Amino acid sequence: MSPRAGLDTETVVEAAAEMVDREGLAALTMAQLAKQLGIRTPSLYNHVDGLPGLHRALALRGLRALNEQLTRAAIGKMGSAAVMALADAFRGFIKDHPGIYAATVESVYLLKTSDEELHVENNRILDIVLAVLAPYGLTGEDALHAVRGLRSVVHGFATLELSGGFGMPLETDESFRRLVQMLIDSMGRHRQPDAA
Amino acid sequence: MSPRAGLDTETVVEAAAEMVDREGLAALTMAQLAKQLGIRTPSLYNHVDGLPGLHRALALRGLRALNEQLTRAAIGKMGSAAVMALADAFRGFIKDHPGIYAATVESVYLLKTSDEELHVENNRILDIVLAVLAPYGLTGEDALHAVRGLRSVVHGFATLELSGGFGMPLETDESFRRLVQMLIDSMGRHRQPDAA
DNA sequence: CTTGACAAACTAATGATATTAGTTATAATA
DNA sequence: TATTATAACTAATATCATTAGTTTGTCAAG
Repeated sequence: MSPRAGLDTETVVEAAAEMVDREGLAALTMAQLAKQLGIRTPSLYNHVDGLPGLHRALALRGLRALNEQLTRAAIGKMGSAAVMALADAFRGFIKDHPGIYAATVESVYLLKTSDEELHVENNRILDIVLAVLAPYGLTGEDALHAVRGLRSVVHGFATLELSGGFGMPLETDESFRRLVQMLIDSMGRHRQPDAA
Repeated sequence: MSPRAGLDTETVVEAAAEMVDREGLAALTMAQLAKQLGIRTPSLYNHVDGLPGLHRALALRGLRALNEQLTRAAIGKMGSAAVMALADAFRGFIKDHPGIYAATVESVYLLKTSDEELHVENNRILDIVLAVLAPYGLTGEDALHAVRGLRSVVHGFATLELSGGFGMPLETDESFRRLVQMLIDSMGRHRQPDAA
């Protein structure tokens, strides 16, 4: 199916994924990636649509992986345990895959260009969070405000943590737990008693 | 003091600041900045220490401006009003100066290299937040966890807002207000009744 | 087994970028 | 007025992304 028994898109994106999680999204260059793969730079264009295309591919890949992680974390749990597990999984993903996560955040601007695949993955994530929050009885706008809150908390905490923004010698796990618990308590109070 | 009646560092950094807030930190190049100022690229090196030096200068400038904004917002207020005003001012700064704020976040890695000026500004911000949180009676680690929480919430919300991550047609001001209020309620409950 | 076609990988070239070294020229000062 | 400091310059190197056009290996059809 493929002459020269050479590379394919999957292999290229995989190598790029390792590179961005190791050295950051900004360190990903076509030149370095080509060197890593043992080919000349222009050959990469046979597999990916330039640097922008590579970023998009990383974002899509990241959103799919994130969906998988979040699903796995939320399954079989309910109420506060589910929310905490979801938050932990999200934070874990960001810390384990900082470059890929950065690509997913960056890719948000593509949602305005009707990129169907990206839309699907983003909506999937929204649905997971909504499902986990459902037992709290939040409906309509209340639910959406809550989703934004959770998203902001996890994104903000994890990215600051990554950048090294928490200088103080203080347990970050505990800081995070308290913050998420606060959100959980707030939701439980606003409507129904906590289901777990 | 300066031959050729030419530029000085202040003017260069000022032009860079406008550029990054208009087009993003990544769009700041020595070439474009030089063009904007009407000089050749290498001439910039007479005023700033390359692109890294420019980024650092933007970060320092940003932290100082942020300090000013936060101080102005917190002064003359107390308790929940002070916290809300602080959060609003912080979010406002990020939205008004996205490029400069990005430079301040990026600059955190320099704190490991004993950059005294950056340290001073960062500590100033920490002190402001601690002062505003003081009426809640949080002490020691409790106070630091609270600071991290507030920082995460504001940073997370504002950066997601900027990137366009809140797709839903839902009032962002209201989302933010609820999130910060939740933090305020949590602190008030944890120790003393709200002072305002 | 040969041949033709597809496509991966290549070379060559262009234009943008940052940076350094060394030169020119101007404004302040002695 | 002459000196000096230095802003701005030219020239050069190295890296980057990207496009155009060429080579060549692999697979499949004859």
